[in-house]
Amino acid sequence: MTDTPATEQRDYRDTVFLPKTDFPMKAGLPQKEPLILAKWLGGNLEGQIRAARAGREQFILHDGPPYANGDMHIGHALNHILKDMVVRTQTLKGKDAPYVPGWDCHGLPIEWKVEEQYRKKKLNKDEVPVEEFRAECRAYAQHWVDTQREQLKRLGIGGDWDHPYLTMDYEAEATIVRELLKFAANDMLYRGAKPVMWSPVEKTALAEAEIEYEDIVSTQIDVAFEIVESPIAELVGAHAVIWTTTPWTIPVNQALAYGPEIDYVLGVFHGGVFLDDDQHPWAPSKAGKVLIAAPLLEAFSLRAQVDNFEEWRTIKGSDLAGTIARHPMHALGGFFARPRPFLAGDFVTTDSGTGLVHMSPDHGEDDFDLCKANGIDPVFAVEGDGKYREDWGWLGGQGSVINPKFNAPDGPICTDLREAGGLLAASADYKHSYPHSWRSKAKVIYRCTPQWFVPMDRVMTHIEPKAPREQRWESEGGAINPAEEPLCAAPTLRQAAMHAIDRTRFVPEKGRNRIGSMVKDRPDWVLSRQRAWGVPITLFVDRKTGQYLNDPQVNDRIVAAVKAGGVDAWSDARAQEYLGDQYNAADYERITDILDVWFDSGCTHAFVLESGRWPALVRHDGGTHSADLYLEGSDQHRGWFQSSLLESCGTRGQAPYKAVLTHGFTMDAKGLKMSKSLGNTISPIDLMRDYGADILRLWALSVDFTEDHRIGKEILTGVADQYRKLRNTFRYLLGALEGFSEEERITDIAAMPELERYMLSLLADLDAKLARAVDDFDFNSYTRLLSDFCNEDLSAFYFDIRKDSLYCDIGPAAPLGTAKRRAYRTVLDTLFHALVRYAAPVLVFTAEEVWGTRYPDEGSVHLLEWPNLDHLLLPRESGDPERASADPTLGSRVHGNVELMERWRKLRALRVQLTEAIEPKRRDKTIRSSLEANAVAIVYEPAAKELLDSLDFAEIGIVSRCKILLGNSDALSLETIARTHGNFPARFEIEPTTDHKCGRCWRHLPEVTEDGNLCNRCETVLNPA
RNA sequence: GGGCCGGUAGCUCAGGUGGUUAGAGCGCACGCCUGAUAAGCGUGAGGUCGCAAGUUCAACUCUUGCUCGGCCCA
Repeated sequence: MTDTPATEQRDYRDTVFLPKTDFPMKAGLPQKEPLILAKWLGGNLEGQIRAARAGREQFILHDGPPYANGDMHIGHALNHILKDMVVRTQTLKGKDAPYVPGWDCHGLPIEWKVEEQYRKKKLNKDEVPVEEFRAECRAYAQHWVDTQREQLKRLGIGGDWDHPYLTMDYEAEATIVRELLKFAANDMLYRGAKPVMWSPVEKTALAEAEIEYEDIVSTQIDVAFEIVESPIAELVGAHAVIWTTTPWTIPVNQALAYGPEIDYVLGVFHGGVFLDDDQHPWAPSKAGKVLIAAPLLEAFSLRAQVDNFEEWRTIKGSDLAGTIARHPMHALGGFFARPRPFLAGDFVTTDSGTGLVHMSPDHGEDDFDLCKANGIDPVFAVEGDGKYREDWGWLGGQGSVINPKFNAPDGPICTDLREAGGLLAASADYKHSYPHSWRSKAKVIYRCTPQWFVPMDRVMTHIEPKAPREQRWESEGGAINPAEEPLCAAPTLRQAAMHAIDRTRFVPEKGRNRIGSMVKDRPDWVLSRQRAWGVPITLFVDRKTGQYLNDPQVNDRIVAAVKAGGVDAWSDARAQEYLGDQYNAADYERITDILDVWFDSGCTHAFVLESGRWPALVRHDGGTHSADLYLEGSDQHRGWFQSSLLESCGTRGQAPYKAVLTHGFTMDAKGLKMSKSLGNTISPIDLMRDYGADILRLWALSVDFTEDHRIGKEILTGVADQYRKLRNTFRYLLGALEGFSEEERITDIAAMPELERYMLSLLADLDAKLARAVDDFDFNSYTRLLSDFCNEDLSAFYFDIRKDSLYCDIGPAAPLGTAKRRAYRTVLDTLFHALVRYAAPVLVFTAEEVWGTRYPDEGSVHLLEWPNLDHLLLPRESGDPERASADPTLGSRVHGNVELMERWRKLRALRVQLTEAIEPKRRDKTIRSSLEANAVAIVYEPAAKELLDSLDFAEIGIVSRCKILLGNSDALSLETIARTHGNFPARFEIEPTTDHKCGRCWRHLPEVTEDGNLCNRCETVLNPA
């Protein structure tokens, strides 16, 4: 049968094994993914996973609620992919890691959208019953919840999508009310007046998050305040010069601030005169005698167009204490006739202005604080719409104060000041950045209004110091904070929060500093908003005493009513119902403010983790209610991380999380932030349509998400290439494993060739590194390790070497294959099972496709657990009892044998030298395929010869033959030795083979008598002896 | 304007406590294979480590300033 004449060479193609699989090279993800998704949803995969992990160690990731407004954007996608990766890797490791998604549903942006719809319909919001208005807000939020939910499901995010949490659920609203009333009951609420960001257009206080800064041009004015009293006699009669860019605050000026460390000059302008805008000379009563900070004199002179200053003396700021000035409009009497004291302010600088700052406690934080400390209270002269009160002595009923014309050099303020002889300069040319409402784009002001606050520095008497909580991290193997401190050793909310920050794990670590510095000096928390769509501040304030009612029975009735009917339950009509028989509704003011939405989101831990409504989230390990992880963008250090921290510390004395993971922001390809105006936004919805969700996921998990990172066409092309490589690795595994049976498996690892044992060692090492990456949430390393292993260790090395065995070591005489081939396929099977699991959390759809191709009837890949590789290594290859690895940081996990890995590191270095040596021969066409090469390896150390002789190096190098010679080490140059870096120095000589080519395996071997005849191996395999 | 963070090959990333010619993968160029084939293998070219000073025998690594970008705040 083998005696086929050479003239008509037999084609042995049908006697070799070729990889065979239905798994297509081309993914077609955009079409395929929705089908896989439908299968998951139809088969209740989420329920299956919960059932499979029930009772296991829990890992609770608590979802930070995105705002229910608009389509999913790239930031949502990144955030949810990361969350999904955490949940899936923890699940893969056998933990019970449920994911309950949530949405933030109340608040101004939604309210604003609904109002916008009203305006289009020419409806006035104020004429619509508030219940009806809220119902529309609720419907609007629900619409976007449903939209985003479908978009996130399409991304392959797993979770309890049928039962998300919404902050507008009646139960959630009731929980938020109950949490608020906890603050109230514990004396952690107060009603105060403070300057808050106020929008005269929306007529409400705004949160910091609702503000954006725009460059504008303002009128800057210099105003003279005549000094009427001073310990320094020369000052009397001089004019203190103040500078401001908000002329409208002059009518509510109450004091002047100076810097104690600043040097001021007192002097007089000669020769020149002050000119008003019409270039008319202006003469202060005392002929230009002014007080001003020395470094700012020149800038002022330019503004006021004067020169020839004669300096009388320099006065240290601290000597100005006790000095009193009067308002330029003092002639109006009353408020304006009161003394304006000089107060020392450490915030006064010489960066701009005059070094003297006019103080209106109604309209500035520094102003408020300094005046308050000196017994000067705000006067509430500017009303919610930005006009002065009708009864205000100057400009009463006029405004709005944000109107540029009102503040202009020819406006009413400047005109009056000029007439009163108090205006030294005015020009509408000061460019600066100024806060605006992010909804209406209108300018906002600081305005004192009565608001509800949570005090940061009031002693909390209700929080009991508790037993220390043990906090361990798997990767660290110990307590993160070994200090045996009580949970809340701190008396104030600020201190409790700082203490909790100390005890929280931050990934990356710099987040600790970020949130810590914010909590350290943040002001009291302003809870109230004067709007409609939100959770009410359900307080009754005694009209006589100003104290809010704190009666547990009343509170219970309110909470119960909200739980039954939502926020609409808080109405005048039902006030008496809540107050019961003991109190008369007429005696109480029912507060109609609503809560800052940050308070809503700060309560999600109470609603979601403690309510019991999601049984999977209930701790069964006796731990605290705290989530294992919160995971959001780094902007949430000021947002959700902080509101949750403060809410939880104020009610429970501890953080609601054990660890906080933050990610950066996604920039465009050039590293610039995405914005509609720049037109550089990239929609994840488009990307899923064009590339597929798995590509988007691989992108998110390949970049360094802890920093800002980029996305763009070139980057996505690279990700798609990386995907294709991974996909082809699986395709090869599936094809190469075609027909693999248990009968074929080699169970005795010791009986395998060394190459197989080396590959198992590499796999064990990869496994340990991936496991550590999971513990560290280092997903960039995770995907890189996976890709590099597939490219370098498998495709370019192992698969290439064993191709010959896979194809040719099987035939009629060896139906199960040779021992080598059986060992190879056994290892391929092990690799398949490990890799498909490693890939599953990243390429959720592709991994399912891979798994289903091989095991169509064995359920989802996502039910599987982390591979157990304990059996993969020989006892002696798993090293000493501690299973030491080349990398001691990998912990106690099984990993590769150090000696085996080192042997092969050297072998692979020699293999590289061999391929390098073949290249010139290829260039000159002496050799084409490496199988045509005969190599002679000349090494210079006996150990190197021993190494190469210990196995078939020709097989490793994929050449025909390789002869090993021990060269004279004297011939080695020092340079050559230096270049080998701990590898064996070697030289390879390459000659084309003179042997004939086996017609079946294409190797050139001496026993082949003629091209096309069979080599011994092929002969043996094909023909039974 | 202030606080914090970041800027290593075309792209994505590695580069403990400063120490020999700064690495990997991908992409690219060139070549091989045609029995993983819109695949596989090999070789090669790419970096004044954002810029500028300083400390040091020695700096991608430390200090300062600048610049660009980002988040937060004003």
